[in-house]
Amino acid sequence: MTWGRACHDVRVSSSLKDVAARAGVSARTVSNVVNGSARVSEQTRVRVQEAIDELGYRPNLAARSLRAGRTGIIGLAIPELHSPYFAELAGLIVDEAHRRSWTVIIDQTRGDAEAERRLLTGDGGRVMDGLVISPWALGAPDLTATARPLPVVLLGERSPQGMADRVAVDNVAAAEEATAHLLSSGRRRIAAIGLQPHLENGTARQRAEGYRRALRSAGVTPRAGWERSVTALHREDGARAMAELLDGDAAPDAVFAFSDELALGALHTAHARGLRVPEDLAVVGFDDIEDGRFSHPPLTTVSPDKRQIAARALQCLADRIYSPRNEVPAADLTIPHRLVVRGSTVGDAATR
Amino acid sequence: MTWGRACHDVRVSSSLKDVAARAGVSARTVSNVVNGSARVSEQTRVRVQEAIDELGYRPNLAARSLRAGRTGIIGLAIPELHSPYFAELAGLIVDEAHRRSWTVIIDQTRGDAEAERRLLTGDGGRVMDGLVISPWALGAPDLTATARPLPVVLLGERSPQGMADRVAVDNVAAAEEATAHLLSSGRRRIAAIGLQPHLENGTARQRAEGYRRALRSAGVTPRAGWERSVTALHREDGARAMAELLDGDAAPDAVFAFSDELALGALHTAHARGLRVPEDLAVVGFDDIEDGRFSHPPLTTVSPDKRQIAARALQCLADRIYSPRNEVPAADLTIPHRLVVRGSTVGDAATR
DNA sequence: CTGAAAGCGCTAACAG
DNA sequence: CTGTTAGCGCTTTCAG
Repeated sequence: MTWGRACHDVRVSSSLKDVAARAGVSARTVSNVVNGSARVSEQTRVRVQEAIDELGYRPNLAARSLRAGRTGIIGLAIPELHSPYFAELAGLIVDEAHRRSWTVIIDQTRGDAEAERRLLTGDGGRVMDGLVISPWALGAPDLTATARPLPVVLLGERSPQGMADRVAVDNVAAAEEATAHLLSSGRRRIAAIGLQPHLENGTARQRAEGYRRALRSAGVTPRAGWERSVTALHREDGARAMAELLDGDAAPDAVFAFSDELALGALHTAHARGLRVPEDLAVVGFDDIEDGRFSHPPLTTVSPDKRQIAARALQCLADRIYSPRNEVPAADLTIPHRLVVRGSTVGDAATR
Repeated sequence: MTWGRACHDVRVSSSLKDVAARAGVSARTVSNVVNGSARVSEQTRVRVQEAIDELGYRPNLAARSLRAGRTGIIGLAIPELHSPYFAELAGLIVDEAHRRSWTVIIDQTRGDAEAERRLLTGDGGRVMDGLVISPWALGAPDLTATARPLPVVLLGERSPQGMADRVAVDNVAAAEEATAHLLSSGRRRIAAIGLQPHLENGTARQRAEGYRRALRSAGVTPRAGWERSVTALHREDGARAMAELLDGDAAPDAVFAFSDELALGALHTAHARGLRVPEDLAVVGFDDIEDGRFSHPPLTTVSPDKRQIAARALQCLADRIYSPRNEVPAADLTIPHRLVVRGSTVGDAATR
C-alpha cells in the first residue's frame, strides 16, 4: 500500500506514456512533438504541448541514451580543479561543450595513477561518450598499454603509439623561449623550478629540456643545483624551492618556474627575503593564469592559447564520436603559445 | 551488410548477454557476479569473471539507471569555474561526491539568470539525482517561484519559503567582523568594494549590511562614496574600484572587499599607485583563496570552512535523494567562518 | 544456486 | 499524419 500517493503535489515524474494518455494520442506522436522528428498537425501539437506542460514532463535521459547509445556527456579528467590553470581550462572546455550541447562530467584525479588508469580503461560504466584527460601521474608507457574503449584526447602528454589524439603546446620550444628571455636581459645564473623526476609524465621533462637547451645555446653550462624538483605544482612548492635556492651556495639571479603557481610561490619567498624583483631576481612562469596578471610585480609567463586547447580538444572528440571509422590516425595538435613579458622580468618603476 | 565486423579489434561494446553466452550462464548470474547481489558458486563466479575480462565488459550505466530510476550523478552549478573560490569549492565537492560514489556534472552559469532558472526547473532531462547550485543572478523571489522536481541545495542565497536546503556562512556577521578588525587598528576611512545593486542576489547586500553595522557600532557614519559597486567579482573589477576610490575626493585608509579576488585587484592598484600596504592602506578580503596566502603582502580575509560547505551540502542532497518523504522542512545550515589576519592589515617588517 | 521473463522510458521501423 | 510494437541493457520477481 503506497499511501504516499494521496499527497497530490508529490508527483514522482511523468513519462511519455502519461503525456500520451492525457493528450489522447500515442507515445509516438508525443515523441515526435518533443523531438520535432516528423511533421505533426498543429492541432495535436498544441494538445500534446499542453499535456506536457500540465504534467511537467521531462524526457528521461537515461532511456533516451540507452536507445541512442550515446549520452551527450563527455568526461574531463584533470589533476586538480582548484589549480587556476586547470580551472580556467575547465571553464573554457565546459563553455565549448555547451556550444556542442554536451554536458561535462568532471573527474579529479588528484594525480593518482590508479584513478587516471581507471578512467582510461573506461571503468565506471559507459556514461561518457568521450574523455578529455590531462594525465599527470601516467606517462607515455601507461598510455599505450591500456586498451581504450572510448574516444580519448590527451592534454599535454603524448601517447607514443598514437593511440589517442593529443593537444598540447610545444613545451620544449616554449621553455627555451622563456629561458632565452631571461638570458637576453643579461642574467646568467638562471635556476629552474618544477622538475618532477618521480613522475612518468613528460611535461616537466620537456620544459627542463628546453631550459637546458637555451642555456647551452648561450654558452652557459647547466648546473644541477639550480634544477629544483617539486612534489606538487602549488605555490608552497615554489616557495620552498626558492628558499632552497637562496639558501644554497650560489644564489641565482633569475628563475624559470614550470608553472605560474610555482612562480608565484617563488615571488612570495623572494619578497619575504627582501629581494627586489626584477632587479635582484627575475622570474618567469608558465600558464598565464589570471593571478599572474595581478601579482606584484605582474608575472612574465608563457601563455598557451587555452581557448584553442579547449576548442581543438573537443573537435577531436567530436570527430571520433560522430564518425566510428577507427582508421583515422591519432592527431597530434600543437597549440600556439606566446611569451607575455611583464614586470617580474623587466624593470618598470610603476610596478614596484 | 556490416563489413566493419571483420576488423576484430573494433569491438563496439559487449553486453551482459554476451558475457552470459560466453560463460554459458544466464544474464541473471552475470548480473549477480557484477553486483555481488546474490550468492554465486565460486566456480561460476570465476568463469563469469573470465568472460567479463575477455570481452572487456563494462556495465551500461544508462540501462542501469533506467532501471534504478537514479543515475548516481549530481549537478554542481556555479557561476564561474575559473574563479578560485568556486574552483576550490568545486574540487572539494567532487572529492566528497567521490566518497559517496557519485559523479559530478559541472554546469557553469556565467551568472546568466536564464541558465540558472533552467537548471532549477530541471530542464535538460532527468540526468541528475540532485543539484547543488550557487545562484548569482537569481535572488530569493526567483528561487521560490520555480517548482523544483529534484532535490536542490542552495549555496549562499536563501530561498525565503524554505523550498530548498541552504548552506552558507553568516555573511552579515562575517562582514561585521572583518570591518571591526579594520576599525580596531585605528582605521576610520574604511571603504567597501563589491556591492552589486543590479543583482537580485542577496550575498553582497548582506556583506554591505555587516559592513555598515560595524561602522555604526564604532560611531563612524557610512559614506555612500566609499561603497563601490562592481559588475563582476574579478581582480580587474577590484582594481578599477580601488582606482576610483583613490581618485575620489577623499581617499580611504582601509578597504573591505567582498571577495579575495576583488581584494587582490585592489592590492594591485595600491601597489601601482605606490601606496604601502598596510601602512597607507589596509585590505581585507573574503573567501580565503590560496592566492591570498601568497600575495604580497598576504591577504587578511574571512575564511569560510569550505570543506564543511561541501560536506554538508552533499549530506543534504543525500538525505533527500535517499528518503523520498517530502515532509522534511528545508534545512538552513550556517557554516562557521573565521577571520584570518595576515600582512595586508597588520604591519610586519618581514612581509614588505 | 540459476534460468526465464517482465519492464524501466524512449525511439524508430513498420503499418495503416 | 498517427498507432503499434520491438527492442536498447540492465535488474529483479518468480519459478525451478
